[in-house]
Amino acid sequence: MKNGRDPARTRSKILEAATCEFARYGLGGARVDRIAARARANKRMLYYYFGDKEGLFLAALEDRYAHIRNAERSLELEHLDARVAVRRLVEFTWNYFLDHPEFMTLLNSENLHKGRHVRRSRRVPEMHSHLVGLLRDVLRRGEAQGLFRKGVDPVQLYISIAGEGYFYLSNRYTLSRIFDRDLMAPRALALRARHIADMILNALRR
Amino acid sequence: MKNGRDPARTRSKILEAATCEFARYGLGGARVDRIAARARANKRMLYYYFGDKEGLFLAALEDRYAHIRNAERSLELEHLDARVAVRRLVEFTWNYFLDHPEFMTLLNSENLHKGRHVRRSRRVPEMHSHLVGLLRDVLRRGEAQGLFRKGVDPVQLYISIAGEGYFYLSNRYTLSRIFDRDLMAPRALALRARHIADMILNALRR
Amino acid sequence: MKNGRDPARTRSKILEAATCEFARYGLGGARVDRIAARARANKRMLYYYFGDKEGLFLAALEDRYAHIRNAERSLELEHLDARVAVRRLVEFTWNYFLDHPEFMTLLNSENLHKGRHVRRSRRVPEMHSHLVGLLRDVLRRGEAQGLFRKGVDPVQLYISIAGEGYFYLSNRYTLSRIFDRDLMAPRALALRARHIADMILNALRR
Amino acid sequence: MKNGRDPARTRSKILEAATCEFARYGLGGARVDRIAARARANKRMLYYYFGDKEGLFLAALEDRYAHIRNAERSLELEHLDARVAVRRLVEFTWNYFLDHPEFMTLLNSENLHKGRHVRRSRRVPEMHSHLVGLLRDVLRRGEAQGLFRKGVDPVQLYISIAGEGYFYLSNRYTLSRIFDRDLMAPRALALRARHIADMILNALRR
DNA sequence: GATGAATGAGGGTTCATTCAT
DNA sequence: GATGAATGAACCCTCATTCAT
Repeated sequence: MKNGRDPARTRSKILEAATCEFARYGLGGARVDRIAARARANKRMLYYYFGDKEGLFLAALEDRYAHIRNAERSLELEHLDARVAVRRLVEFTWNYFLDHPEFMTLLNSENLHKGRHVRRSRRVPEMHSHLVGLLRDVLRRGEAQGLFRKGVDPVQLYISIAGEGYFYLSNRYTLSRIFDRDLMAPRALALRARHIADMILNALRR
Repeated sequence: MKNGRDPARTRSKILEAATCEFARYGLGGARVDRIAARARANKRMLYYYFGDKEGLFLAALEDRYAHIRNAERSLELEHLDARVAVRRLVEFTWNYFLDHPEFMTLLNSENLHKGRHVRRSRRVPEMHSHLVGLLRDVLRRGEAQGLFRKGVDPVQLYISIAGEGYFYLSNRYTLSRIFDRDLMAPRALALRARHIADMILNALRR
Repeated sequence: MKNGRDPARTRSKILEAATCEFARYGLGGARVDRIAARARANKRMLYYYFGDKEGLFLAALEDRYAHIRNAERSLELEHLDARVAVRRLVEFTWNYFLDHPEFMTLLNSENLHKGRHVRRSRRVPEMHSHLVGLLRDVLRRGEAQGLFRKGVDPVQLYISIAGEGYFYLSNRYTLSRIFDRDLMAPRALALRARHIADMILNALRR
Repeated sequence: MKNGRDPARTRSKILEAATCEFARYGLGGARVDRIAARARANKRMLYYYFGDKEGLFLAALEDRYAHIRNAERSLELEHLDARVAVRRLVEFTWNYFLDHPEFMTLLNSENLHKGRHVRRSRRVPEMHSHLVGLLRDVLRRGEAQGLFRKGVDPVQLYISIAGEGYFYLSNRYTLSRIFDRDLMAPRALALRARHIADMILNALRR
């Protein structure tokens, strides 16, 4: 069964398999053979399209960054009331991490390697220019309405919003163990979602 | 000059070297040879004392958990005013992650492996029974004084406090890149510390 | 811009690129991809014209043999005085190796492979029938004039003439290192040229 | 059948096997697996003792240089009559190349790689300081006796002596083919030995 | 004639681990 | 308790070659 001549499909299947593998085992633990097998592609094609393992890792990372930022953009926060916008971003971010744990492990791997790959990427910074401006605007509107306290930096806020969910979900195994609770039980997840929204919105109050 | 016959010292040097190596490269990326070299110990000794690489990893993890919890205990939060206690814990947690980045990468590794090692550990959960009770008490006192809002779960709060610093510091490389800011510049660190304290304390307000 | 449909040119560009590659890396070290890239040709064309890598190697070798023998022929030794003819051949051979180091490495590769390719070639022996006869004639004339000693075999002489330059130039890197001299410095080259001429002509004296 | 614990023997068996392999296939064509198999050693040991393939190549090269120079030294040319000394060196050099073709292919490989390994070696140049002085002395004595012509450089002479045999033997396959003669037939070898001696000694005559 | 995509065998190297002393 | 030597599986990557168009 030779792989039919569909370059775009071959490439995307490799990328998908790689994302899965890197997410599960990290960059160092990922196995090129497994990626090729899962993609039902010849190992050689991986190098044909992505250069080497690290090139493939960067491609996967860029792809996942593009994915979350695209999803974020479709929230259309610019047209919403400031408090609604923040709440919506908080909920979206929580749900995104919940539904895409592979993104968190990819980021952990990249940071373990001191951002070596993302530093070389031109695409990644480009994707984020929009986000900060958008959040700044939301904060400004909230301040103008007298709802939000002043002086909140949009980057700091974003990191807080993401951090609330990220730490909980990324470290779910150790946290579940040390606190002797199943943090992934449906009820626990619902409670955390509510807790985060409460924390962020209360923290922004005047 | 062979390593003098000082078993305890040999063991602790291996543990220290291992912590350093695991923190830097992750469990998968860590190299037994490098650990032995850095500890100036024979590789065989590593197996003698810790069984295998994973046993060594668990030992390092337990050691680091013990370290942070001990440091935390010396804060003596039980004798402080509720707001002061929270602020002190927030600051401590931030500073601990800042000063001990190896702890974060260790935790990331352990979670990448789905908590496989910590699950087998009896010591780890024991160390944490104290922490939750302590925080619950602080929250209760704050509520009683009318300073804190009701219904805040101590575990959720702790995860929020830790998450605010953890995400920022653990993902410093990617975040610095996507937001085009040096998050580790002294000024940036000071701003983050203040931001976190503001967020947490505001979020707890009635 | 595809490679214009000029078959002869495509073929000769591949041959040229291959000669360069084989000379630089040897048969084993040569890379088919690099040859194709340097020739700006599709890799498939290489197989189309030359069968396989070894066919290409033989073609390059034959081409280079043809080149040196043609150049040699234009010396027109048959019309010269015996001593002048020998001197001229000596100088030519030295200069040819000096100007065409790729020929030496090609020969080294072929001999490393025990002459496997040249053995299959019909063209190569044909090219050399002339050379021996020519040299024999020169030697005979020199003997007849009482200038050269008797009994010198033309093949042995040719090998001596070539060997004097070949060893020096082919092994220039190791010799420069072991004798702690830059054998390729202009002055060193001039001295060697003179030394060789002296050696050969003195050796032939009666 | 584990390889008994005899480090020195393990090392030397690997070196021997490597010399054989490098001589036969060149640096690029040599296969680490074959070397290990021939040495009946674990492949890993090769890296344990020699670092990598190139380290092993350098070790083999140094070893062979040491071998020829040691053999040369035992000729004790310093105590012989000048003409006898030259003749003896000529014969020795011819016979050495004849008996040790692996040395020639090793040198060819090293020169193909532009002397990359030998350049890093400290041992190699040290081995050769003696040789030039020795030859210079022989030449001087020959001159003083009125037997040798003046102005012959010892390094040039050595290269001529070696070159006479090297080119013939190293290129035996191509030369046999182009001259349509078996250059390795016993009679042919004897004739070449005589030819070389005649050439060198005649060339040195006053 | 010419092309980009695909192949599978095998390249050098490194790994965690264990043996014999 | 401690050591240097040894192991074999598996790692990432590259090779010459061929297929489908």
